[in-house]
Amino acid sequence: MNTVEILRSHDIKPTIVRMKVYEYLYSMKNHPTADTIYKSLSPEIPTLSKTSVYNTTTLFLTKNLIRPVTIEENEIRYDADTTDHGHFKCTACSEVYDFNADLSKMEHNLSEDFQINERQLLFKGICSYCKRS
Amino acid sequence: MNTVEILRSHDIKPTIVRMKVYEYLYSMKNHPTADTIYKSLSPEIPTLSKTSVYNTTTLFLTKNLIRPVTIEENEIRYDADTTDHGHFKCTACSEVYDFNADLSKMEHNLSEDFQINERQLLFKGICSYCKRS
DNA sequence: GTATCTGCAAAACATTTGCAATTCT
DNA sequence: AGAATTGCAAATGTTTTGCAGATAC
Repeated sequence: MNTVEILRSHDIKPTIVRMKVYEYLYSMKNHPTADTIYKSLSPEIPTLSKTSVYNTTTLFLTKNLIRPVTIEENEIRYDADTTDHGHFKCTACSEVYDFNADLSKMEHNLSEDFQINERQLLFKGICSYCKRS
Repeated sequence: MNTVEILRSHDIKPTIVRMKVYEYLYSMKNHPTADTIYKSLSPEIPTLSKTSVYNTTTLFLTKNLIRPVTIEENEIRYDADTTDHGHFKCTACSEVYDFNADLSKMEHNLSEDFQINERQLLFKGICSYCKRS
């Protein structure tokens, strides 16, 4: 599926801004903030504004095309990978790593009457590269 | 151990503000924001300021007496329960529930060279009480 | 031509910082 | 008195909002 089809399948009308933002999120697979997206796409789309980045990411979130990731409490990050996985943030180099984690295994201590819509697992510490140096 | 002893054992000089903040966190076992703590203790300590709440919680965090909990990305919440557990936030009633979860079980897909200092598991959805109504 | 999308400027809100006032020993 | 604690006011940084201009169908 190309970008146009992916957006359409989520009931999102494709525009150049939306396509570029989605392609950035999907190809980079980092967990950018609105500011990072804005700075990265600005050279390509000189008229882009941060408001439009927020408009776009908020739309994607409501259409369940991407997921919010909370790494630090003062900023929203976005992830185009909507499968369950954990995040590890190195507090030394600030890098965020993905790792596999089946979060459904963690549900058994929660009542079945609770309907879970979103799962986030976050570890913080020192990554192997920073530990060595 | 009483509050004075707990604070001292974490190398924190007990003051009235610190004792009241810790006792609030420990007894309520909710996951308050700085604003909630401020509003709750204000009647008791009329001269209290939000800055002092932040000073106090930041001190507690650096001394590992409490843990930061990120439920929403725009605010810091604090938890006096420093054992591993998960949080469930109901997006309907905003209530936050604790549940048991052994997060160390989630580490096996992360390289052993990564040093983990902090773990957070967060589910969001609809709690059983809101589902019924 | 009407609805949607985009983006500037200002507002909102949580948190931090600088510094002065207060308190404790 | 000297050091630590507290708290006011201002600054900072991210996200949201109001609205006007641009674009698309």
